[in-house]
Amino acid sequence: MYIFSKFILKLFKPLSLMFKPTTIKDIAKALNLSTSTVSRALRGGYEISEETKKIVLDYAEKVNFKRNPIALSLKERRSYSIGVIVCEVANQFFSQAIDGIESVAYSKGYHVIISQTHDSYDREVINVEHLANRSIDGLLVSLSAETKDYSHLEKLHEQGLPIVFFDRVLNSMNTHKVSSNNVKGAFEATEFLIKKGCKRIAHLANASQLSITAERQKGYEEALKKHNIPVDDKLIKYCKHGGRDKMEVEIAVREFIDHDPPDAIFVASDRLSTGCLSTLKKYATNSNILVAGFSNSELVELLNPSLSYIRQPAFEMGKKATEMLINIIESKYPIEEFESIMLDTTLHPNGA
Amino acid sequence: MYIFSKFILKLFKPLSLMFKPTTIKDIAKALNLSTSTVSRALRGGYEISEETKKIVLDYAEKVNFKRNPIALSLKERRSYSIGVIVCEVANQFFSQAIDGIESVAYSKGYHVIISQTHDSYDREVINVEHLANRSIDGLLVSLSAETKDYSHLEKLHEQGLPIVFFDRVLNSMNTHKVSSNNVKGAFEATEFLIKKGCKRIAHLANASQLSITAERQKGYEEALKKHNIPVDDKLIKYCKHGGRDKMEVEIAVREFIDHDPPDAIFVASDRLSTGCLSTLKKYATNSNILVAGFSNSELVELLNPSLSYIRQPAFEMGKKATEMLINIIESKYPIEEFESIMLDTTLHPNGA
DNA sequence: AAAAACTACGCAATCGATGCCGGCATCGAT
DNA sequence: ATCGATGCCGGCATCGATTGCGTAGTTTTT
Repeated sequence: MYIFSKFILKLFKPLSLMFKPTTIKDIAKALNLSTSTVSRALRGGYEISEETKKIVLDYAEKVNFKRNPIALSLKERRSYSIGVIVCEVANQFFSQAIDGIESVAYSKGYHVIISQTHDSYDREVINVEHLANRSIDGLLVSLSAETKDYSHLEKLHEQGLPIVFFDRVLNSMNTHKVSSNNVKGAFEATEFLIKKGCKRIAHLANASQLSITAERQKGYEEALKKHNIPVDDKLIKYCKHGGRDKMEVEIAVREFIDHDPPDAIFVASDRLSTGCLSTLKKYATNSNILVAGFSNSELVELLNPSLSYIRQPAFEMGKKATEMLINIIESKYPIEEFESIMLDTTLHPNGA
Repeated sequence: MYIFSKFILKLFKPLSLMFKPTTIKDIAKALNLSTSTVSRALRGGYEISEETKKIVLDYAEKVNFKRNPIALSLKERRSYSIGVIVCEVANQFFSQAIDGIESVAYSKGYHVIISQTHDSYDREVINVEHLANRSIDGLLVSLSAETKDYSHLEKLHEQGLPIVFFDRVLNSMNTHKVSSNNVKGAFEATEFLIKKGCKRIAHLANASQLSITAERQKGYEEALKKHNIPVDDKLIKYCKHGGRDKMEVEIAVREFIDHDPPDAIFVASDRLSTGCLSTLKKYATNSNILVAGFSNSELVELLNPSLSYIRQPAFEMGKKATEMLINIIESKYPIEEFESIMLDTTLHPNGA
């Protein structure tokens, strides 16, 4: 009866557990050595004779031995993986940044775990907790548009988890940050519109608590001031869900165009830019409103209405942020001085 | 000297290791219980008195105890995470599929690890190995355009790793598959072009070894045959890197348009569609060539030249595939019968 | 009242790999 | 010949959590 029930138990475990890869013990047994000897031979320990090393290495090769990273993580108390929090991978800016992140991470032996918030605060909290539980060694964060409470991140930071922000940074946290020069980028775009002859330039902005929102608005206002155009609050609208809700963009743009329309709109981010164009196409087909906005989409050149766009060096930003993060992770002494890196954007004029 | 060296060693370990979360042992010690009791109390074992359970639970709550998933993975020999192989997340089809994958995975307690091949065979091999080493419980695969040798996947499959294909499936492998009805989708798109009055319809196809390529070509040819239009091999071009190399698309399209241009092009996938439009815009601005193609981009409506598009139910496909994969993973008996699910596409006419 | 059963918990092995010790040869030096 | 120094390797504990088995102490059964 006992044996029978054990048999049943085995049968009722998920099948995937039945495949058992070769372990260091198997090798030790097969070669009549101790596990410690095998372990040291495998990592080339100097205390093992060349002869034994060769035997072990050859055998390991033969049976296609792979050391178990889970066991290693447990022992070393680190997982060699870093978490990435972004609003969505479908956004070209973030997918390019992720490419940059991966390029550095893989080359340094780290794995990348991506988590999407879809600009929702709740999902950000859940995902951050989830990642923290999965024993990541560090976190790369671009805040969600909705996030106003940062305690989920601050708690982890206090506990010693290395965190680096990129793009949408949290200025109040004392850690590395990577962003683009949003003030300058916004300034250039706005000035471009001014030089095109526009006088009434609206600004479609992201959620007001985001770092990028304030910076881009600052560039926008500085350009207006430089050219003696008054800043009109009625020409500035925020999208507090970052465009996650399609309607909020449409509503904001329609408020611009329905009464006393502007002759140009400066848009603060990717999804807003395309949402803005959609709305214009729908409700103001022949309006000749110029649009300039932040976008890293590869399709911009094909868009109609056309979009002059500010491109951020997303790949570079991802690389930089990851390098900094891995620096913290592997640092041997506490880091006191944190950097804030800023990379330049490029303006691509377009359209009539 | 010994103590000193130990001190140095500690100093030279990465700082991140110095943060030590509460373990079950800490709780046991604090409460003067054994670890087994704590463990069982935490998971509500029936052999622990209600009184003790409450004490343990309360204390665990108080010190914010989280069980270590790494330790669990080691013990249980599973990681509750599934790997996803796609060509790139920037592609809307895949990012939507990933949303579907995540929705199912998270709800069932699995983590999702995404890996991009960028349609390169080499990266596919590396990433698959990498994921396999990270002890994933199962793999969701959409093949890279370049892949012709499948041994890296077949090896894992033989070893018992659950694998489910979606979109770009490997027909020769006996496992679950999810795809859209590519034949029908291509047929409808081609017939739509025919009904628009087009007679010479070119076909810009993906790498010839991909499952989707053959299927979509079949639909294309069936539509032509139904309407008594001869299939012309010169009007069919393959992009063997799936458009990863931008030039290959441009070259293919230019061969179509430079001599005896067609009056329409049916394009087999997302990146090819946009690449095709770019080329047309660049070299055949006023050609009036109609384009219909597979695309899940949300920007299609804004494109110029315009694109009639076939949309795949990406989110649904991701969901289905993940459900099937988790079924295999958690199955208690060997699975003999594998399903191939096919979901319908929708055609969205556009343009003049 | 003796036996059986049950409650509530502890001990120790386990998962895979590592690393500190300690031990046994062998060799050279005194 | 004896001692110390190596070279080479095995034993054992460890990382965090789970679990089969054993066992006090109490309750129920006969």
